[in-house]
Amino acid sequence: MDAPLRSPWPAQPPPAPRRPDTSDVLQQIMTITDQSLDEAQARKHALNCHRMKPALFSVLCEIKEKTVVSIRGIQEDHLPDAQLMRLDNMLLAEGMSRPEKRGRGGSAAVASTATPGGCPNDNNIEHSDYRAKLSQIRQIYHSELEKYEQACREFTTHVTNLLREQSRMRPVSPKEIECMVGVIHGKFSTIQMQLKQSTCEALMTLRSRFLDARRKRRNFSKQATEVLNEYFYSHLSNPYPSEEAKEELARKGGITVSQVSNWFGNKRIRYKKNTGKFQEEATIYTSKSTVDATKARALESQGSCLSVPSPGSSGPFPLTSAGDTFLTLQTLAFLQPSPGGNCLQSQARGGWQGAMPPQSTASPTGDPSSINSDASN
DNA sequence: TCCCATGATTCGAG
DNA sequence: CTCGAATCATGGGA
Repeated sequence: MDAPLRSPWPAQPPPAPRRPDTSDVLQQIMTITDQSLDEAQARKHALNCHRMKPALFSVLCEIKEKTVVSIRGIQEDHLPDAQLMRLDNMLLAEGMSRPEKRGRGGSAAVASTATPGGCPNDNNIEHSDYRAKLSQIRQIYHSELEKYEQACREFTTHVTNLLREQSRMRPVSPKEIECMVGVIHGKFSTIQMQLKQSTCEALMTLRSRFLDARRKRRNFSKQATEVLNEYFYSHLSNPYPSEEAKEELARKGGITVSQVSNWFGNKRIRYKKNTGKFQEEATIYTSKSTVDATKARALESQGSCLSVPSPGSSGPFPLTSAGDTFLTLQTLAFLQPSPGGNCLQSQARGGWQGAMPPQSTASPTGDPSSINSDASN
């Protein structure tokens, strides 16, 4: 077994200050890759048995220690990652943090948005479509994440084993292994960040598409417009539907409460700006509502005062043109049944139009009597 | 293609 | 929070 050690490689000039034995060992290490496996095994064994091996090993250990320390020093400062935190926060907000749990962004946030038109079914379709896509993204994200994590685990185990194996031949301290594991995790977390980033991008795209669709205005259905207009013109003295009234109108028109609010906001301002333009419309609805109100009053028996957009008549609106009863808006306002007498305090027209803050006056908002706020006590 | 109607959004005030 | 007001953006008719 001495043979390989005794036959040095002539091409390599021995370093002057070193002892020849050390030089030999080093040379052998350097050329170990040039040999066949069997040869290398034999040489490995020879090296292990060499009398200089422990000394050389300890020197290498010392050098290694210094190297590792410097490597660690370099690695320390790549830690806090604001971007990763942002991505994580966004994924968390979008309900991506857990595999298949209905996240906040998936249902709740979407459900609270207004519908894109007077068709509630469209709304449901869009929501389910959105949820399906969200779920798809979540699924892909988690499956990829799992893959990366598994790969990371496997690779880490592999490298750790390799290093442990090598530690028998060269100095590999636990610290170094730990450091290497850290490097591997760092690399994989970079990949994970890319995954998170693309997931976020996908979410943004989905979201913007959905919001674009939502923003796409669709006119309300005829029924919705009628319901709203009837209420508006029959409550012209105080066109501020209470929360209950809004809900009722929303239900009847097949739209959301926020759409009702939007509609009334728009209507009030536009009516005020150009009352003349709405005269014809007002006439139509007031005559209509007068008939309805009369009917309703005739029919009402229990305390619930059925005002014009009678909540009881959930069916199609009786298109009683009833002749073009030419009622002015003032007459209409005074026609509103108001036993309590407190619903006309806004003096028909001009009341709410005169910059009257609705909350502070007879706004039905505070009136618990729901949709018939004008008519009930 | 233009123009008006209209639903939605934004912003500041209260 | 709701409101008025201004504005945006789209639908739909001429």
